[in-house]
Amino acid sequence: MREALARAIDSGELPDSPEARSVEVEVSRPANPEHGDLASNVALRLAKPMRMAPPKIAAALASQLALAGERGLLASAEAAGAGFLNLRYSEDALEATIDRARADSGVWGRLAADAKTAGQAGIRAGRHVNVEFVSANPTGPLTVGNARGAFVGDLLSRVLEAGGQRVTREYYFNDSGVQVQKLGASVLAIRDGHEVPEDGYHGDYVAALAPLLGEDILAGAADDEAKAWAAGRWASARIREGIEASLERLGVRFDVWTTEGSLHDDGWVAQAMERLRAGGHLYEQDGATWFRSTAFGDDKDRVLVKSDGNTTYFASDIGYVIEKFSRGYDHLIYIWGADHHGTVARLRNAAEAMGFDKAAVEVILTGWVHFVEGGEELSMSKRAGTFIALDDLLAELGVDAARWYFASRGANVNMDVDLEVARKQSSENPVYYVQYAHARIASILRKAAAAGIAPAAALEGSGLLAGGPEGTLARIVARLPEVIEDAASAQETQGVTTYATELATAFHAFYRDARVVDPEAPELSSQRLALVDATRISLANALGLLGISAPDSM
RNA sequence: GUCCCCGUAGCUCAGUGGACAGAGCGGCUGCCUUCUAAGCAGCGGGUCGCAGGUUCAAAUCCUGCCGGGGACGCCA
Repeated sequence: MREALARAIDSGELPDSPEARSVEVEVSRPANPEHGDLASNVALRLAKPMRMAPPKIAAALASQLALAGERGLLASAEAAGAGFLNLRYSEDALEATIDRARADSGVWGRLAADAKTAGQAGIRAGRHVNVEFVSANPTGPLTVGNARGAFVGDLLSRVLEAGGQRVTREYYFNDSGVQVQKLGASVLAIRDGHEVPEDGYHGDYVAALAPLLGEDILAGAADDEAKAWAAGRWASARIREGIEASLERLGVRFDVWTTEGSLHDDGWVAQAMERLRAGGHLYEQDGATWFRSTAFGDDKDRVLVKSDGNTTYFASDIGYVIEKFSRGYDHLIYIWGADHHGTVARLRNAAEAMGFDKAAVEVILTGWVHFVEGGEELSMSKRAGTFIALDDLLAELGVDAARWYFASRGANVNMDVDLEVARKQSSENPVYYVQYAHARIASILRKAAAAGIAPAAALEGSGLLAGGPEGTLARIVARLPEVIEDAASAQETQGVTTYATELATAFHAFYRDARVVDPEAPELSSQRLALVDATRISLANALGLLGISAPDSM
C-alpha cells in the first residue's frame, strides 16, 4: 500500500508533500463483505494534505495496486464509496491459508513467540506475565461470587498464551489471619456440641468437617486458643483442597499458590519497606508508618505499620510485588472485584516508588455480578453460610455454558443473573449452537470416511474457493489468526465468541447450500471435505481457546 | 463531596473513529423421503441516556448533565 502510494506520487498522479509521504496507512476489515476482504481509508486521510477528492486518490492507488498485483496476494483493488479502497484476496492466497490451517491444526490461529510478533505493537509475544486471580481465602468453598474472577482470569490467561506470552496463574491467600482461628473455633464447637460463636462460620461445610477432625491435630495445643488455631489450620487445608478440586472442575489450574504469611516469613515485606524507606517514601506519624502515596497522585497517604506494631494488608501487597518481580516476570496482572478499585492507585504507586515500571503492574477490575432468584436478591456470606456454592451452580448449568457466558461479556460490566432464568436458558446458550456445528462436521467426516472419500490433501490451485458457498465460508475460516491477535492485544475474549458464532452460522448456511459427501462427484466431495475439515479446526481452536469442549457428536 | 465502572432492540449483551448499528433469547410465518431440525429461511423490533464540542467521518474521542452500581478505614 505504502509502495503503491509512493509510486503514484512518483509518477505524478498524486501531488507530493511530506504529509502524504508519512501518512499512516491503516487497513481494516470491512463490516460488509461486499466491501472486500480488506479496506483502507488512506485516501480519506490524504484528502486534506493533497487537496484532492478522496475518490480520485483512491482510484489512483487502486490502479497502482492492480498493476503490481501484490505478488499474487490480491485479486482486486477498487475505489468505492466516499473514498475507501477495497481489496480482495486472490483465490490462491485463500486456498493456501486453508491448507495451512489443516497442516498446522494444533497451533492454527495462535501466535508464535518469535522476533516478528514480539516487535508488533500490542501483541507483546514472549512477555512473561503473572496473572493473579480468585485468591479467595480458604475459610469456605468457592461461591458463585468467585465465578467471575475465576473465569475472567483463566480466559485472560488463555488468550495471552495464544498470543505467544508465557503465563503463570497465581492464587494468593491468607492462612494465618484471625479468620482461620475463628474457623477452627467453629469446627471445634460443632464437634464438641457447643454453639458456634456469633462471629464464627455457620455453613454446612463446617459441620461436615467437624467429625473428621482427629485428636492428633490438637496434640500439643495448650489452651483453647491454640486448639482453635490448630483446628483452623487443619480445616483451611481441607477447604483449600476442596477449592482446588472445584477449580479443576472449571478447567482452571493454578501454577503457584502463595500465602500471605510466607511474604512475612521470607522477608519480602521487610525488604519492600526497606526499599521505600531508602527512597524517602516513608514517614512516621501518630505511632504508625506511612507510605507517601500522595506524592504519586493518590488522594491520601497509606499506613504500612499500624501504631500497634502490626503491618497492614497493604504492606503484604507491596512485599508481594517485590516477590513476584524477583521471579522474573515482565508484567503483573491482578484480577480484582470492582469493590477494590480504591486500592489500585496505592499498589501501583508503591511499585513505582520501589523502582518498578508502573505500567508493568496492571489491575483488571471485574464488574459486579448480582445474583437474584425469582426476583429476590441472594446474599453471599461465607460466615453466615448463606451462599450458593460454585459447584452447585455448575452442576446445573454446565461448565461450557458458564464459560461461554463469561467469555462473551466484557470483564468490567455489571450483570444481573437471575438463577431461575439462567437455569431455564442454559439449554439455549449459544455455545451449543457452535458446538453443534462442530458435531455436524465430525458427522460429515465420519460419513465420508465410510463412503471411502478422503479429504483432498491440499486446495491450492483447485479453484474451489473462487466464489459461491465455499468462498464465503473459507474467508471466515481464514480469519482465526487475526481474531486471536485482536483478543490478545485487547486482552478480551468477546471477539472470540462473536467469531465462533459467525463461523458456525457460515457453516450451517454452507451445509444447506452445498452437499459435501456426494459419491457421484468424488473430486468435488474431497475438496469440500478439506474445506469443512478446516472449518472444524477453526471452530475447535476457537472453542479450545475459551476452554470449551468441541464435541464430535451431540 | 471526591473517584471508578456502566447506560445500545422487549430481555441479556457484542460493536469503542469509518461505508445501511449486530447477535442470542423472546414474538410471528414457513421448511425434516435427502451429509445431525441443538438446524435453515423470512417478518417485526433502535431518539446507540440527554445536550454541546472535535473530525471529511462519532454509538465510539472531549466537556457538562441525568440515571444505575461501587469505592473512599491505623479492616482483611
